[in-house]
Amino acid sequence: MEKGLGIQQKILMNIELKQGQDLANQLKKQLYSPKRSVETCEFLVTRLLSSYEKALSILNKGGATTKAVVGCSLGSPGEKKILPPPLILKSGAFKLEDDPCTSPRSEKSDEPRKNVLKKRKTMTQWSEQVQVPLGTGVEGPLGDESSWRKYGQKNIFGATFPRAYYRCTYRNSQGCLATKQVQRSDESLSLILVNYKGRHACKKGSESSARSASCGNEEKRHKTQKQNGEKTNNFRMCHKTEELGKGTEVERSPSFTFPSTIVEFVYKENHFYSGDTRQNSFIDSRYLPSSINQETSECSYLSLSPYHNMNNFEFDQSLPSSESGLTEILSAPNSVTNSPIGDFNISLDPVDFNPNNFPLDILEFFS
DNA sequence: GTAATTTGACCAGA
DNA sequence: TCTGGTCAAATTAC
Repeated sequence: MEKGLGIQQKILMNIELKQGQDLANQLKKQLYSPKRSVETCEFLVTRLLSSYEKALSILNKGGATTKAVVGCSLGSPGEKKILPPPLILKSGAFKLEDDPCTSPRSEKSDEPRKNVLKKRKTMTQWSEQVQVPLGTGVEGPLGDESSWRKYGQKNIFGATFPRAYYRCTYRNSQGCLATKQVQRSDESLSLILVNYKGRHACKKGSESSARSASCGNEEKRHKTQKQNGEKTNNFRMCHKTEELGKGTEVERSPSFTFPSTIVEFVYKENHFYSGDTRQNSFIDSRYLPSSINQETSECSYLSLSPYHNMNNFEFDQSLPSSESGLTEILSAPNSVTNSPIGDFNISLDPVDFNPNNFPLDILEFFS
């Protein structure tokens, strides 16, 4: 069933199906409750149907959606591709890695642009995909420590939301041609899809640290948030792959922020711990979606919609151990939790998605 | 003043 | 011809 579905689709499917299950359970409770109300039952049924419709939609679109929306390398571990790092030219063109001295095309070069675009189109892509929840500062670097500069935005045919194009801030100064595309998912409005292309060649971008790196934009953004009286919250789950293959390089640790206090989960040695090291709350790896493992190179974020329970995910009992000893980080907003982190049982009141409920920055971003 | 973002236009590929 | 990706001038923010 899941053949052809990318990790993103799996996650979305898990979310929707589990939510459907949850809603069904709630409905069941309602039915046997002396205080049941027709309105509540109707609401639950509506939500239930909606969830399954979404799940079916995702299923029907299958891998094609993955490819179309988030790129080719987002697939399940079994279908991952080993892709070479992109050749990053200052000009924006990609070139062979064994030709590092190729002179970059100047912005106003006479070199036919079509040649550049041709190379870019035909080159093997290396990419990462990230999913992030709504309520985050998507317009920024999305929390990864790299500095991103937006260079374009397009309305994508068939997609509700526009796609924003970012490239490394140090593109000109250091010839870093890492880019990323950010787009809100049509399938689940709580998701924002981020597709990374190209490896950072800049110093800033390559100096990744899972713990806390920050660069200009990030700092600036946090500063702004602080000025606005906001607190910062992170939810991030990063899983690496061999495809990047470069071990530590995976630790790009993209993240994102949204208003709230920080609750961070750190993945170490098969277990997730609350990022609050004082408590060091343990989170069993079973509570991770099966699609999140270390055999894929994508650095993916689980997303939580305002009405998604963390336990909505279908968890796998056999999350591979971290041989690299790398720390992967999963953080979640405690603003949407009202139950202990340790058992990962975050219950949320079901709330229909309402764009008006989302933080201003998100709405502005997609406006 | 500098850097980042927005947005319409251009181009290549399908 | 349509669509996605990028450019670059204009605009905005710092």
